[in-house]
Amino acid sequence: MKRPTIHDVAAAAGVSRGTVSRLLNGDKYVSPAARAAIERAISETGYVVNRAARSLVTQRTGTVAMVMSEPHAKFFEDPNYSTLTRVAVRMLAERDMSLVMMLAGDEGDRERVVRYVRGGHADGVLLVSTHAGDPLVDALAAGPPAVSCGAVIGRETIIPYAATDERLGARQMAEYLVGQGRRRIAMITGPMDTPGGIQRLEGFADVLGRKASRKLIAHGDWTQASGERGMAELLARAPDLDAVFVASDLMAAGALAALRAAGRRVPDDVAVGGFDDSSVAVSTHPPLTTIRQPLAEVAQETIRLLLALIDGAGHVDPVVLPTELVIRESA
Amino acid sequence: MKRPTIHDVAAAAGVSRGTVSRLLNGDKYVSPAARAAIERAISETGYVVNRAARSLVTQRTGTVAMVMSEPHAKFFEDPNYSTLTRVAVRMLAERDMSLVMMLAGDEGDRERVVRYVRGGHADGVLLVSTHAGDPLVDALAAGPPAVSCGAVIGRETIIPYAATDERLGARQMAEYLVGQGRRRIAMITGPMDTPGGIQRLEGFADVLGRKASRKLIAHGDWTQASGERGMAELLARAPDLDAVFVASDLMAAGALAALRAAGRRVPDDVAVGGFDDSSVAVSTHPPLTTIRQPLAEVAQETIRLLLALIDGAGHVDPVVLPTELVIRESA
DNA sequence: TTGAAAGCGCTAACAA
DNA sequence: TTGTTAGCGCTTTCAA
Repeated sequence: MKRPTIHDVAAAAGVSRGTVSRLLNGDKYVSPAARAAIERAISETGYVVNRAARSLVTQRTGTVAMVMSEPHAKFFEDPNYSTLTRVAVRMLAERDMSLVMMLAGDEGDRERVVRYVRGGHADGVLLVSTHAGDPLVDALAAGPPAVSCGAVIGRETIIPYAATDERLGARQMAEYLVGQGRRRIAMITGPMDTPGGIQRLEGFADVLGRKASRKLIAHGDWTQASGERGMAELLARAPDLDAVFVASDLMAAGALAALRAAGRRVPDDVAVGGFDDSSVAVSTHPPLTTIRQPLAEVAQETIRLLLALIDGAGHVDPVVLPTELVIRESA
Repeated sequence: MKRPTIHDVAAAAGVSRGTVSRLLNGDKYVSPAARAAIERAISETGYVVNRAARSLVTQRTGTVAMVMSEPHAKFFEDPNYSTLTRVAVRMLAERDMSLVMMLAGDEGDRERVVRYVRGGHADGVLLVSTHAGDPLVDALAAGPPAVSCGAVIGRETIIPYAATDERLGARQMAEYLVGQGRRRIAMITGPMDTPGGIQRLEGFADVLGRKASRKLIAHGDWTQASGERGMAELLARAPDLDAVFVASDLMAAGALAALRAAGRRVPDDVAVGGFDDSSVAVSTHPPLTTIRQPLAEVAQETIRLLLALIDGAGHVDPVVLPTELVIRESA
């Protein structure tokens, strides 16, 4: 048996298709009697609206495209993705909208995304971990509203976003380390083309001032191996360091291994501070003192911005949420 | 300016809409001349097919719904999700199909999924980490094809799936521990309503036989905390144990902490084997000897099964792929 | 090999 | 407050 259409519902309720449509779309001009009859007819027939048909006439799709860049190895771990996905799906579902996933890895992917979005298949775009200078951003400019979870470097004024106050988080950690009496504080940063890479270093420098010398800074790529390498490098350059702020927990786990290999005790000889408060933070030995980000709130705000734009808001302001220091044993 | 339609392309190419449509759909009856003219017209106008319109007539949506249950805390970590998502998006994109994400957490979610799918909005359903006895499975039975990434307990013959050979993996670990000369081998399992929980225990029991006494088995819920608790419990019940197989790396990290607290050296006093080969496995101290699952292949096979079914295959066989022992330092 | 034309199911403008 | 009706853009017979 075929799926019932609005026509079947109208027939069963003894009204016209137009009236059923009005009810479906929350129009106020529907009499109580008609309403009751239609609602009964809907549940009797098991009617479900055909989105394709609706979309054909409304020019809306009820769809948001989540576009994931896939940079660094971080992707595989990143709780951002799962949290954001869940929050997005949930919030969209409340409005009967759906989330479609797209990858923007290579040129082919990107072209597909542009075709899809410009082809009118999405009412909005949700960017995630977009690279600085990603051509996709400008290619998308002419289409439906787009927002980013986390700022898009260099496009902060063009793409609205919600994000963690990374710089604040880095400051919190740096201040904590200083407060613990540490004198020679080093840092291992993330990639310098990501907000986390840049801003966590900025926050660190805010606090350390000129003590944050080049000698005490190493760069990683979010992987554990890079944390290990970075730490070894720092140890070679500044053997007298007594603390290190590592821009991610995973890299911090690598740093811990390098310190252990060098025979340094943590936190006695060297204090180690992480960032993210990920699952890794509690599985290392010792567990990491780190910075927690309000991931769920950031996700929520991101979607809120996008929905506002889809609803016609001409402009929305970025949202930046505070981080929190989590003290464990490594510092 | 409005988006060009098939009509504009037809006009620009000097043919009828029907001919353009035939070309678009790979019909063979299109003359080379017409083909060339149409292709030029398409690129000149920047035409993109309107899926809603197409879908209205074909009754196909070009969409697969990925339905995620969200059980245990494991979700947040699970590399399954990210790998599966990427693979699915990529494979579907090749056929110009898209992946929409749905949550099946509570009753409301589930109802929404059923409405969506039975409402004809998806050509196929991809189930992930579905609970044993989840009513969703039967509710979906009447709709479009569904497959699962990982077996659905109790519905193995109804929902085709691709999965890791969990039982084999557990056997590999158990055999390795025995081969290392361990005599009193304990196990911390996952939840006993998940394939990983059940089958990893079965594999363990396959090898240990009656040595796998109840006394040596503790149950966890995939969280690190549960691994720690489980280990403490085992240590209390069987202080003489000299090895433990923990059903996930994250739980194994917890077990490591409990062993450390109890003053046991790893692997000297107690060998620890994990499962998953996740990022946690290399961040613990010592790094975990564990079991690697071919996640990408499993994902790929899952999608292959689904596509076959969507293409009309009446029946497909489940696919089970082998695991691999990864030796590090914990055992 | 091609064109013409009939819908697919729905919304929204208009008339009643 | 309701019914009628004209499309939305596409595929797919059917005839030519």
